[in-house]
Amino acid sequence: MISERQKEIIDAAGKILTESGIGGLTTKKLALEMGFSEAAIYRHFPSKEAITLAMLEYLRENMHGRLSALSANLGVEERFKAIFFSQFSFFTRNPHFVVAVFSDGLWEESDQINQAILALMQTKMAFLLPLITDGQSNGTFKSDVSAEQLVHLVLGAFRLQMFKWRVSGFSFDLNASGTQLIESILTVIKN
Amino acid sequence: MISERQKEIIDAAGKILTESGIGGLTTKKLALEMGFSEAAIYRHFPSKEAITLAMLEYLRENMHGRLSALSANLGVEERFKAIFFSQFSFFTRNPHFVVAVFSDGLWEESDQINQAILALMQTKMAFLLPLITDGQSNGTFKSDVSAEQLVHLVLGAFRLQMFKWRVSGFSFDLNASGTQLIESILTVIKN
DNA sequence: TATTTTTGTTAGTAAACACTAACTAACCAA
DNA sequence: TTGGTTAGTTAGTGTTTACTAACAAAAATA
Repeated sequence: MISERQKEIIDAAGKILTESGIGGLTTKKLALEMGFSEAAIYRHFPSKEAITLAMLEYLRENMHGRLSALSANLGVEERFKAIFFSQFSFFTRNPHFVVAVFSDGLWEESDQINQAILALMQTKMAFLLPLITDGQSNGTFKSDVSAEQLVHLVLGAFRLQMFKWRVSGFSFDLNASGTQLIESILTVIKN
Repeated sequence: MISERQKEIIDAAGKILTESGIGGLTTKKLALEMGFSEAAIYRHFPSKEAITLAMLEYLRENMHGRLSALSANLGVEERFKAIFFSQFSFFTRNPHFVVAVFSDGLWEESDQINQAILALMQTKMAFLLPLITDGQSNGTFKSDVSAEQLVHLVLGAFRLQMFKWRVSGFSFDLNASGTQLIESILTVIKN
């Protein structure tokens, strides 16, 4: 488990990453954001890489927890919506973590970070793919395109939405336009 | 116009970016890749930022040229396919430019670079949006979802495809799986 | 109460960074 | 043949980077 301080540092790192990009995430800025010295950071993390890894791991666990908690008693379409509403709601409350969604740019020389990014994507896939497959079985979703391709369409649209939100400086209501996007997606993939 | 040497440097920069990420693009590596000294780079570009800008501008012009040259005599569906085949073909021949175009969110180094990235996206939009609108008018594409939302779906799927290709280490045939993706998209957005 | 652990401080480190100064050899036009 | 431009070299510059050593105060524990 991570401590309170570690969570604060992870938040600060996410904020800096989202605001200034990867080149902007330095130990100096991190210390400034935390309000204490650079050296103090190393009381809580062994390295800068460990901070990034902890951030990705935290986001994975957080998403897994949220999506696991969603009611399994609803129909396929309602569960589909619930997944994305949970995501849009989380990022509205934590815009500084948007960076994690298109964390492809974090890709560097560290294999560990690469694996953490893949684990994040796979966790989401693990919720979406069986749901789409169920929807195809019971006739809710189209079956003339494979479940994998449908997931690809949905995930791609979601990621692009998050990208646009960030580029706009979080200036529009993500919940509202996210709802519209989900409606459009459903219109297109439903039978 | 850019010189031969400038184009070589742009290619080298793209290669390093794709292999080592944004943090890996240093003047030292650039010089090593070019086979001459760091100082020589500054005979051809005033700064590292200028190299990145020139690369993005080159890619924008290249895409604009390719997509403008596509036959306007074809039907909406054929023109739609032609746009993406041109893109998949270009990146298959130039995989080292994938990162420059698709790991956008994490640059944030300068306003000029951000604007260049947005200009790239908008150039593509300028080809896709009127095409989709045409397709909706003549009944090829669905009209119960707005043209903007359809473009969003299509562009999101395309970008995610490019991301997966890079993450895989360019290990699958982009033209083949790209063709499949376009077929799936068409199945879903056609009337 | 005495001691150990925790969490912060200041003041550094070597390495890496983008970039520059001074110089040189090859080419090219007058 | 002279003189300027081009494109490369070596050897640096100051700055920033991630990270560390030595120390201090307070809190937890014995």
